[in-house]
Amino acid sequence: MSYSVDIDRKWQKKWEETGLYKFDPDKEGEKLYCLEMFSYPSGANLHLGHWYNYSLTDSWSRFKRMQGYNIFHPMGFDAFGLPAENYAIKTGIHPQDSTLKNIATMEKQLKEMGATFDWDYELATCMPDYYKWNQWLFIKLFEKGLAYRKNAPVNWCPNCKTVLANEQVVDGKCERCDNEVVRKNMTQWFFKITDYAQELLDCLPDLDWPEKTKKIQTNWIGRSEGSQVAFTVEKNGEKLKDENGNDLKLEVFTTRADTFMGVTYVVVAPESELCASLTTDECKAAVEEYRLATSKVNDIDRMSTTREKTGVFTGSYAIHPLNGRKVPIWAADYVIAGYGTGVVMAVPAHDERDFDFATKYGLDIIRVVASEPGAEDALPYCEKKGVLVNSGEFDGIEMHAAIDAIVGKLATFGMGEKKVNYRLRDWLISRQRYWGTPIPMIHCEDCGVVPVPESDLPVLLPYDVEFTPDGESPLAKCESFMNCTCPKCGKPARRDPDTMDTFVDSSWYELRYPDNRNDKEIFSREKIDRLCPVDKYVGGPEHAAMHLLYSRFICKAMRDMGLVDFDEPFKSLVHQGIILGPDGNRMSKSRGNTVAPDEYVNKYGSDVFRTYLAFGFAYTEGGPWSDTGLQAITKFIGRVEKLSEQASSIASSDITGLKLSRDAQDLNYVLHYTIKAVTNDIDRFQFNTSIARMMELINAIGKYKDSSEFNENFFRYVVEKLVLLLAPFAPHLCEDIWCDRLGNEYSVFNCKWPEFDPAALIKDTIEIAVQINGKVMFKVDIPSDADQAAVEEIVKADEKFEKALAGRNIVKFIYVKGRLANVVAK
RNA sequence: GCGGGCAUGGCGGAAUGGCAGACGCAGCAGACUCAAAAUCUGCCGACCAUAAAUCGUGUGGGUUCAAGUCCCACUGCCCGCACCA
Repeated sequence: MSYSVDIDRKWQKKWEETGLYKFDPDKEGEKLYCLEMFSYPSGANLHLGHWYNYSLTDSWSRFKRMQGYNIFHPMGFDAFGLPAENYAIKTGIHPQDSTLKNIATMEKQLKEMGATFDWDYELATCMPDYYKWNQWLFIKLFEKGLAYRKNAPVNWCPNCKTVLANEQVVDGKCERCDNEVVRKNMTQWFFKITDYAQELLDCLPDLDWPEKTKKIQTNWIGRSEGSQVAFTVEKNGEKLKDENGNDLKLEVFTTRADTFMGVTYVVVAPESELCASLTTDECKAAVEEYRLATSKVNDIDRMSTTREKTGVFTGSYAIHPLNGRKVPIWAADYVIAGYGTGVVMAVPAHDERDFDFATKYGLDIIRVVASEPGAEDALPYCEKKGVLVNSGEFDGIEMHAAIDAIVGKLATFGMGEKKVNYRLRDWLISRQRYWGTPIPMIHCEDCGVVPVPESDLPVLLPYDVEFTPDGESPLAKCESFMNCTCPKCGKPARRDPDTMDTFVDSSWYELRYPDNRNDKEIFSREKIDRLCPVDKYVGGPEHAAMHLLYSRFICKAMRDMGLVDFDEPFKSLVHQGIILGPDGNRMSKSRGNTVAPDEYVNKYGSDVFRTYLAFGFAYTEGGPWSDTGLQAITKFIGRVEKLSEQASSIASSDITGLKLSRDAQDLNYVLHYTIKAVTNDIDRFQFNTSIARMMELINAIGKYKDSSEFNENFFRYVVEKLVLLLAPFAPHLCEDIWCDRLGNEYSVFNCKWPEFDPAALIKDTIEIAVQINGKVMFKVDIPSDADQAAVEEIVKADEKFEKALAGRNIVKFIYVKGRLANVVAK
C-alpha cells in the first residue's frame, strides 16, 4: 500500500490504542516542555496557520523525543472571548454551545494532523475547572495589592451603547455600526504590571528569544530617564495649598531639565482631575467646552502627530522655583494624562511641539541653549549639544552637565529629583462582556469591595443571560447572578458584573497543563518544579507585546507569592512566519485569497502536506502560498517508498565488520554529512534545509545502487537511517515503512535518533578553489590535512598557475583551511 | 515622526567574512514508450551564434587578501510604537 491518507488513519489509530504519546513524568530522559500557543476554537476547520505552527513544532518535538528527551507536549483552547459572543449575537447560538462544538471539531482535526499531543492534559479556559483558578489568581493578586480598581477612560460607542475593546475599534469607529467611538470614564479593574516594569526589562537579555521580540517589549515598557521637577501654583492671585496646608507642588516629568530656565508655560491634560482644580471660574466654561470637544476626538486622531495642537488657558499660573517667573497653565490634549504626572513644562525654544503651540497662541519663547555661547541658532533648537544661555547662574554649562546642576539645585529645597519613567501602563482587565471569567468580587454597601471566599469558587458564569449589548455588562441584568450576600457582614450584596480580559486566561495556562485536573489547588508545586518553565514556546509574532508580556508579569507575580520558583515562563521562543495568500497579501475572507488545508490533506495525506510546509518556506519567514511544491514532495515521498521497498527484500542492515568499497565510502560520507546537517537544522527550526539534505541523500543512494561493488546490507542500512531522519516530518509514512515494510519493531518513534560519525566525514583529498586577488581562477586537489606551505607548493606547481598569474608577482599567499587559497599578486 | 526587519535567477528559497544561486518548482533536451502519463538522465543567472572574457545578491560609497554577509548614506516593502515631555 503506497502512502495515502489511509496510512495516516491506520497509524493514528495504533498510536492512540498503544498510548504512544502518553506523557510519563517518570520516563527516563531529560524533561522537555514543548508548547505551541493554544488557539481560539473558531468555527471553521484548522487553517493554514494552525498547520504551519502545530505540525512543524510537532516535528521538532518528535525529533527531540528521538534524541532521548522526555517530551511534555500538551494542547488546549483559549476558549473565552469576543468572537463566540458576536457570533451568538448574530445567530442566536449560545457561546458555550458553539465553543464546545468547535473544540470537538478542532480536537478531531488536530488528531488527524498526527501530532504528539497528550490529550489527557488538555485544558479549555471556558471550563469552570479552569476559570475557577483564574478567579483564585485574581483574588491572590488583589490580596497582594496587584489588582486594584480605578476610574479610567474606555471606548464607548454611543449608538450601540456599549463599551468596546480596543480591537473592536477600527479606524476610530465601532466595528459593528461604524459610528464614531468616544472616550468615557468608568471604574475598572487593573493589574499592576508597572510594579514589574524594571524587572521585565532586566530579564530580557538572558532570554533565548528573537531579538526583534525583545526589542518590541523594550519599546513597550519604554523606560525613560529624566527628572521630576515642581512648580508652585497661583490661582486667583493666591498660592494653592495641598491638604496639609503646604504650597501645592505641581510636578512635571522632563528629560530636558537643562532647559528648565526656558519654561514659559505649563500644560495639563484636559481630562485630568488636576485640570479641573486648576481652572478658575472665569475660565471654567471654556475649559469644560474644550474637555468635551477633545473627548469626542478618537484616539487615532488624538495621537496623530500631524494634527494641529489645540488648547485653552486654565486661568492659573505656575511659579518657576528658580527665577520666580509666573507662567500660564494651559490645558491641551497633546498631553497624555496617563504618562508621567500628566503635566508638562513647555520650553518652546527647544521643543517642536511647544514651539508650534506657543507660536499659535502667542506665548513667550526664550532661548536657553545655544550650540555655542552667543550663537543665534534657528528655533526651535532641539539638537542634543550646546551650552546654556539666558539661564542666570547656569550660563555656560554644557547642557548634559546642566541637568545635574539644575536638578541638584532644585533638590536642595525639595523641588526636583532624578526620576525614571515608564511608558508601560497598568493592565486594564475589566470587560463589560458576557463570555469570559466572572470577576470574583462582591460589592457590599457597608464593607466595600470584598473578594469571594476561596471555598465559594468558582463563581459560575450563568448560562441564561441576555448578552445583546445595550450599554450594561450582560451579567448586570442577570439578577440570580448579581444578588448575593456579603462574605464579611452577611448582608445582601451585588457581584461584580464584569468579566476578565481573555489575556488573563492565557497569561498562566502553561502552568496549568502539568496539573490540569487538580481541583484542590491551582497546580501542585512539585509538578511545576519538575516540568516548568516551558523549554520551547512557538507561536505567532503578533503576540510579541501583549500575551508574552502579560505572561512574564504573572509568572513574576506568582514567584513573589511563592507559587513558583523561576523568573520567566518561556525560556526559549520561536515565532513561525505568516503564510500569505497566493497573491502575496494576508489571507482574508474579504480578499477571497484564503487557502484551505483540508482538500490538500485529503488528497495528498497529512505527511505530504506537513513535509511540504517544512520544505517550501523558511520557517520564521513564511511567505506566499503556492502549491506547485506539493508535487515535488509527493515525488520525494515516492522515492523514499521505492527505496524502502527495495530495502525490504534485504534481510539485514547489519554492517559490522563490513569493509566499505570506494562507492560505499562516498555514500557513507553523504549519509553522515546529512545526519549532521539535519540534526543541526531541525534543532534551529530550519526545516527547509533539513529536507533539502535528505533529498541529496536520496540522490546519493540512487547513484550507489548502480555501483559495481553494491552491498545490499549497507544499502538497507542507509535507507533505514533515512527513514529515521524523515520520521519527524512524515510520521505516518515512516512508521508504516519502519514497522510494516521493513519489519522493524514498533515504534519508529522509540528509536534513537541517528548520530553522525566524525570519522566518516574525513576525506583524504579535498578540492579547493585557487583565487588570484579574490577571483577564482582554477581548482586543485590537495590532501585534506595539508598545511599552508604544502598547499602553496601544490598550487605553484599546478600547470594553470603561471597562466593565471599572468606575469604578476606574488605578494602574499593565503590558505583558508579546507576552503580555498588566495594569491595576492601585483 | 521614532524604532526594528527584509531586499539574492522566471518562482520558492540556500550560503560560520572564503568557489553566490544548495535543494526544489517551472522550462529545455534525451532515454524508456506505438503514443502519452509516470519514471530516469543531462542542461538551466545575464551578456554571447558559440566559446573565452566580462558583468552579476535593491542603489551609491567604504573596510578587507576576500563582502550577499561588516560599516556609512539612500530607495522600496513589511512589522512595531506613535504628541511619552
